[in-house]
Amino acid sequence: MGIKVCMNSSCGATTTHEWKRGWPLGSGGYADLCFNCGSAFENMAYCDTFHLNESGWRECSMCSKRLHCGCIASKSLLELLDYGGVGCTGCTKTSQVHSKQNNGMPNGFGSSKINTASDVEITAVENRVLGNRVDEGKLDQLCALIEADESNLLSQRDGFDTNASLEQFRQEENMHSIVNVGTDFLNVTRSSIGSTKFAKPDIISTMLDMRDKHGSPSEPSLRMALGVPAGITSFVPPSGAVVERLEQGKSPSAFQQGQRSRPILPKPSKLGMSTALETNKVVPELRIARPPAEGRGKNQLLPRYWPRITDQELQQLSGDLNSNIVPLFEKVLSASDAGRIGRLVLPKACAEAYFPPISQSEGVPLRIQDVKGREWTFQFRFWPNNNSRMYVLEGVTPCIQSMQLRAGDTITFSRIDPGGKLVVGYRKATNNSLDTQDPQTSALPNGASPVDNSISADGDIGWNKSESHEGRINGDSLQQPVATSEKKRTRNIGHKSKRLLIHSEDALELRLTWEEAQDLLRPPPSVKPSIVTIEDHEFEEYDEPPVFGKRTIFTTQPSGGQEQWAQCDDCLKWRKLPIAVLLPPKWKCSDNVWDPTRCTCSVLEEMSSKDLDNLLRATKDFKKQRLLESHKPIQEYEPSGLDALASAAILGENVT
DNA sequence: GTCTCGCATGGGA
DNA sequence: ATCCCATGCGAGA
Repeated sequence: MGIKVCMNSSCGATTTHEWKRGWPLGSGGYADLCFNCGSAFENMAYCDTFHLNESGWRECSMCSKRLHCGCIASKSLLELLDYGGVGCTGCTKTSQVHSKQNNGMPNGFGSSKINTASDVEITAVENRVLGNRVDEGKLDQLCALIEADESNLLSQRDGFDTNASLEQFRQEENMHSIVNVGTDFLNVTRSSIGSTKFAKPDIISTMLDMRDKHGSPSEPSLRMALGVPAGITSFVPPSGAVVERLEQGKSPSAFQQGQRSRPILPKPSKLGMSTALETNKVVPELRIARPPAEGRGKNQLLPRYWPRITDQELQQLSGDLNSNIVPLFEKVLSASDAGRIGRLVLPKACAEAYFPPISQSEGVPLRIQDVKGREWTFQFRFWPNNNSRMYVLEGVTPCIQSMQLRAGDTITFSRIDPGGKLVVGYRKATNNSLDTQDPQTSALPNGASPVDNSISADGDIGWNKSESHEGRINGDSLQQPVATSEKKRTRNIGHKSKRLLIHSEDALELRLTWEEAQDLLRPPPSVKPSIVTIEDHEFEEYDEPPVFGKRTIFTTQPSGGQEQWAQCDDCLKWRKLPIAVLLPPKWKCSDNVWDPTRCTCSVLEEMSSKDLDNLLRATKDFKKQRLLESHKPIQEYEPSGLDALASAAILGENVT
């Protein structure tokens, strides 16, 4: 071992009077830290001290403590929550205890039967969220996440087929087979691989140790895609990994937490929360995008090509081949790739990093062999394209057809150890949004309607996936249709028309955005609503369209007077506003014309941090209470009345 | 007319 | 602005 260097990149000290042990390294052992850095780490203040200016800070969904996500130094201090967002270990442990006590089902997903459509709504929600009894731990998470629960619409909830979604969870949707790629350039890739922790055999071995006990060799289970033991409601991904959708997710910002807005548009009863739950329930199924093994090229591979093989799949592959598998990259097959032309466009960076170097456009043949002994030959070549190259694998049609792959499925490239062979595998999409867009190919073998959307186990929101099980597994019914309809497909799904499509995932994204937007809607100023009653719910009806406004919190003083609080976008301090004020989406202290003494960010908050915490917590508690009472009909559109109830209880006691 | 090959195009990252 | 890449498309077989 050479000279010790403090592994705090901003320190780098080589001498210290006492070396301290830091975070566990992916490669084994622990980080070496000098005394100062190690002390900060011991005191759980490492990221607070050294990473303040780095990105990745979020707040615990329960206690709002700041957490540095995606940083190995803080890895042990946080956990990703089942319903999105993050929690500090203290809070998540508490919630896990509750979960285990109150709910035998991991993740709170019950398995009770759903008999009728009407049962679906309630039973599914109860099973997933509340369990048979109230699960406060879950509720803590939920309350932190479902900030806009009032803004969900019944019609939105109806967009999900709950029954199908539940069923979806029970199915093993992904198949993963493997094809060996015979290569004569292994030394190149092998010699260049290994400098990243994910490529190291010991890490692979570690992953292998995490065998999924529930998965059979022939049916790799992806249900708990990250190898999370049953009963554990949260997980921590391998360090350095990128959790898909974590950042894309709609987990609430610090600002969102504890805030409510006054609803305007008709909103559903408590059942409406199922929308948020539906969207959040994909979390336990996340695939981890692993930074691939370092290739020859210097180009950074785009994360979209990072292998997202799950630990279980990795274990499965490794077990099948009695080898370690090092994922390199993967690609979702386009219509062109899967078309009968038989050309698979390779990501340039990937081709240059992991495939043999070629100088001639004709390229080189690559022999391929799969675990069943079938051998394929691909021509790895490139086309001049502008001043660059476009790499393709030619002659992939037989292989793709034999694997029954279609556009939307994923082809993966890995390396197999020992031996260093390159490996091609695949992962079938459980849904095929391309197909659903194409009437020619959307006729399902079982006649199921493609509009029956559901959530696949790999976390994708998609459409009816029955085809992937019945249409594809049946080779007889597949081969012919693929061969005969391929041209139609490639013709019909032009990339121009494809751009017009809203993929199901995009639709979800859009809907979430819309829900968020709803929470920002405010009544049009200077317009008085007329009250209409529909099915015992009172609605405010406005002649003018709503306007966007900033989220605020409404409180009620012990005296009965109402107040409104808003947070400065710059300094994040909360300022008191008159109750009737409507703020624009962006608002700063300098805009606080109602309180000249607090119109700059430098002025302290009027509320103590303790009171503020209480207020925010009260809002969350109130939301939790609302969830508990979700079976009770609630008048939805009594502006701010509920907020006042929520905050008044706390403010009445703690804030004077 | 159909298929294959190779390059061109252009939207999007 | 540059590059990537999905797909179009024309020439030739």
